[in-house]
Amino acid sequence: MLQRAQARITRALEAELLLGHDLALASYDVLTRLAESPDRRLRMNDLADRVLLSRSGLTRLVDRLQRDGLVEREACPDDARGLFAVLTDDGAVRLAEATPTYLRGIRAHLLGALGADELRRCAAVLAGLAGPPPGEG
Amino acid sequence: MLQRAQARITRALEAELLLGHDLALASYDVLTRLAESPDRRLRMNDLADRVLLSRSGLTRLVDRLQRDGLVEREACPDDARGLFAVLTDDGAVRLAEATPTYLRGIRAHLLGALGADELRRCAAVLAGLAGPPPGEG
DNA sequence: CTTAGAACGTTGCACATGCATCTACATAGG
DNA sequence: CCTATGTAGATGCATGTGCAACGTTCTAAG
Repeated sequence: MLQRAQARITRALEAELLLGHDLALASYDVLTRLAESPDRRLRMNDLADRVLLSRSGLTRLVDRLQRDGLVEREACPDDARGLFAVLTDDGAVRLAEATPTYLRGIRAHLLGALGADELRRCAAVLAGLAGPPPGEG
Repeated sequence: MLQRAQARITRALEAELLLGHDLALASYDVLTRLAESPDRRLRMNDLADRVLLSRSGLTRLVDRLQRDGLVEREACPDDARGLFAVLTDDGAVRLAEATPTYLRGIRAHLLGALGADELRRCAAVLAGLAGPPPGEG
């Protein structure tokens, strides 16, 4: 249930971001992680973990983002093996433009895909899995 | 938040099903939909909708499932354009074997990825989006 | 210093997927 | 009957992804 709802939402978001901002969802995710990191930069490895993408997947994705000027690679002074992925100004702008679309999409599609009722049931399921709240019972 | 948690769970589930039962998550989903349908069969088109896969994607996936003997195609008597995808006995067995893995995985990874606390917060977020329950307030 | 092993990121390959297109069949209008 | 339009699935192509393997660099042990 959660599975399918999420798949629907993901695909809708993907389409909207792509259409409106020429950004894949994975790209949006990468830009977000970079934006919220100190100096807008992250080691490729760390980024791969946060973005839930394999190393190779990230390599290619950053290739594309770099080609589009949204991200740059910088050598890591401490470790010659390492590379930083750095959010460019253009990248920050694109991200800022896309964020409202993203947030609106989450809200709209979450409600649209499930309906308030199912949403409540999902909430109940999650709450049940989590166990009773600590300050109660 | 939900996004990334779900991605993590999906990938973990995918890996476990693949390793333990040689079933991709998409395949598991297809088998499930067929199993819960009357006569264990569904038109390709209907199946594609329920499984959240494009038509072409489903064509290929059913190709693979058919190759592995888990599903068969049957002509549709009413409409010569149409095809049924039918769950075979082998398919039903594989599905039955995989289901415990799936359910255990959902529970384990949902809790593992988020922790009871975050889970409660997610539940609260969903509940908030859904609005107040009808029988209250 | 030298060597062995680990870690970081990239690349070759295989594969699943979507979009656009195609064919076959169905349905409506003449 | 014949034609036009729509629908069900399949296929060509491009793309994004992961796994395994590779080269480079770091770290530890001698």
